[in-house]
Amino acid sequence: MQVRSIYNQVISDFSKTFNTCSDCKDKSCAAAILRPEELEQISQNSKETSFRKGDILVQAGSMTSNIIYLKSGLVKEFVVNPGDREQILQIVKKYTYLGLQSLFGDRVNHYSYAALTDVKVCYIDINIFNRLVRENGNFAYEILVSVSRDSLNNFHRFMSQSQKKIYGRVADAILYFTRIIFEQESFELPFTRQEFADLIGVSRESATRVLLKFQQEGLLSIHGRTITIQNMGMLEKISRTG
DNA sequence: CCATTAATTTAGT
DNA sequence: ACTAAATTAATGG
Repeated sequence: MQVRSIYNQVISDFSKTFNTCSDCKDKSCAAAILRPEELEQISQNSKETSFRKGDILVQAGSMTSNIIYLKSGLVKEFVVNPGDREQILQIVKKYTYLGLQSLFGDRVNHYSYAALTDVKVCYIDINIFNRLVRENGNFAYEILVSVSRDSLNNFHRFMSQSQKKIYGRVADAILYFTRIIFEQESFELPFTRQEFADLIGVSRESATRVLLKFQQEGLLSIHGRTITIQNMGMLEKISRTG
């Protein structure tokens, strides 16, 4: 994985286009609320950039100077524990902001972010973003909604993870993808088995073993990274009972 | 630019 | 941990 120079990218992109946020087809729910002049402020203090699959967008420990808005693609939020073990906290879908925790909290990024697919993002100056939150209550409300929804999701996932055995965890992960990430019953895993295991906190071997077992029992069909759910009811049951 | 091969990564046991 | 398969990078034309 290479950390590519954001600087070069930003500078090279600069001359090409001068997009305005009001033209953007991929606005967040929050940004859709902003008044034209507010959008204009964001336009003048933001920059669109793209990353390739595997690129690291943010390193844990770095300072936050920009909010990153994910326009397209998937990103993983993770930490690397001492002992080299990676823990994936969540998969981030498009149309969400990264680094909001740092806006209201610490100013230091507590997590790392890496692109799972090719990705388009917008860097938005943190001061502008901050000001809009203070000045526009409706905007702030939408931001709050998304932060809360997120934290509920994750908190719930971690709570159940700590109680469940491996079967339940795998079932949870499958349901997480089908319900929250892709919202369909057939999807392609955006990452390796190792990362799948890192998401649910089990060894790679166990994860593949259980996936295979689920397939044999007719709960799923698996072709490489493509998973199709065959028996949703049973998966839910396994998820509930662990 | 494309094709072939070498090297690295991934998956399954 | 090891092997096979797959993906990605390097090379040469």
